[in-house]
Amino acid sequence: MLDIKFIHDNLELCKQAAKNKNRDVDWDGLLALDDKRRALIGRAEIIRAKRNSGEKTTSEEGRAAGRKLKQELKAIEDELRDVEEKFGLLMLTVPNVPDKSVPIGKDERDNKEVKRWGKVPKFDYAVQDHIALAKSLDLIDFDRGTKVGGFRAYFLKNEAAQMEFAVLFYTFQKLIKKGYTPLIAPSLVKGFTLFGNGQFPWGAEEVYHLEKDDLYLAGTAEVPVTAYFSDEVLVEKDLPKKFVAFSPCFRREAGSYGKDTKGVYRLHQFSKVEQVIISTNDMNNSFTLHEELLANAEEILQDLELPYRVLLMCTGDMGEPQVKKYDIETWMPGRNAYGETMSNSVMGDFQARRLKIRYKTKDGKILFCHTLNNTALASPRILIAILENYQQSDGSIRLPKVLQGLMGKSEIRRPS
RNA sequence: GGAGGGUUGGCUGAGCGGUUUAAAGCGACGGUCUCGAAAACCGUUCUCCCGUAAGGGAGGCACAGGUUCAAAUCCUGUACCCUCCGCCA
Repeated sequence: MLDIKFIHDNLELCKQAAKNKNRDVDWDGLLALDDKRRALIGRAEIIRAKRNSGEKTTSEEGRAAGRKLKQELKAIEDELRDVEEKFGLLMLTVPNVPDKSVPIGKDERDNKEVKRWGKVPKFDYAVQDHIALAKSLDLIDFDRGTKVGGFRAYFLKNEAAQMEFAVLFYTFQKLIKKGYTPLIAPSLVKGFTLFGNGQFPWGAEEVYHLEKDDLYLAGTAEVPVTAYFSDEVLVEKDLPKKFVAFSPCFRREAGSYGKDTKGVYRLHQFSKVEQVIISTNDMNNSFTLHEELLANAEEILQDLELPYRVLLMCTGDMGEPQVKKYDIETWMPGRNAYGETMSNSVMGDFQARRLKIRYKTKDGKILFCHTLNNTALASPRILIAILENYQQSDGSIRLPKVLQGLMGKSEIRRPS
């Protein structure tokens, strides 16, 4: 959420930002409601002031006068409530303003590649994709997955099941060593967390809703962990708070029924370790932290020796709450292309305003925090890259060095 | 699922229809003092509206409604926490 005063003073900037993010906002309606809202507040305050100035009364005239004021006030308050509700809903539709460094563009074709790391492997034999590898080595059972759990459901099996635990745990430990506080976060969350994070109102179709209990299944630990400090006032010297959080993640994939229908690239349920930072209201510092999150994610891929590239996302492909966003794409030989594996965002105070996460500065002021998050590791998607990049000509799969100890072996091989 | 008890500012905690003012303490910040610090003392420390400002006004006691001339205080609903019973990995 932006500050209505900021919108007032920087209307053209906000309009342009929404346009660049391909979002429509009813600006005239928003400003008209704000004017109306403030006028009503003014009128209500005058009446309340009048009421306050009345003496303690026991006389009938006094009571009658009080009743009259009460009626006038009620009419205004009813209208104000209505106006504020509509105003609040419109405010939720205003996207955040991207940083100047963000390329303006329509869709993923306008993203800017800023870095490549690692050597894309060359194979002198027919490359298998992870689906074929998984089948021949009995690593993922898709047929029984869909039998039991429907479209996009799967069983990880044998070394793939071990590998998911191993790679998540490796990542968890690595970030804990860097000073991040480990969390295992709830996936079942209340609606306010999704509005607060800015997933709602825009992405509501993407989120599972358990209507009986009015709870939602979070698509990422960003949702519960960013809301962790909602409605709280933190202390400046304790910031930034850095978390590494595990959670099962759930996505309806409503807008992409036909996309990536094979394999474990796009799933309704997966596991993820997420990095989340709650920091001070200092954009320069937040950009520094944003780079730190990026470096952490890169380091994990480097440890796994997987080739990747970093993209700076353009305005049209970056999502409503974000000020700036990088995606990391990891090389997937089966696609003969890079595939997104990490997504790194800085939000400024956009989420903190919605979630009321504040802190007290050294000189006693109360400000909204800044929030950031980045994937540390998402599985099984990362398994695609591991299985495919580490495959060998005889159909076996080597294991990344950093996982060998955790898995108790150095390769996946079946007796012929 | 059932029965009780609770939720007050950054924190602890008083107030339980009417001195228009949420007491007091702690913490934090500013100042006086000091070579510097501690202590002591003085001040500031929720939000919104009007105003360039000085300042003025209103709201705020988990959230949302209601009763009343008047609500932190009474009533209703909801959320969450605690104690106990039941069920349960």
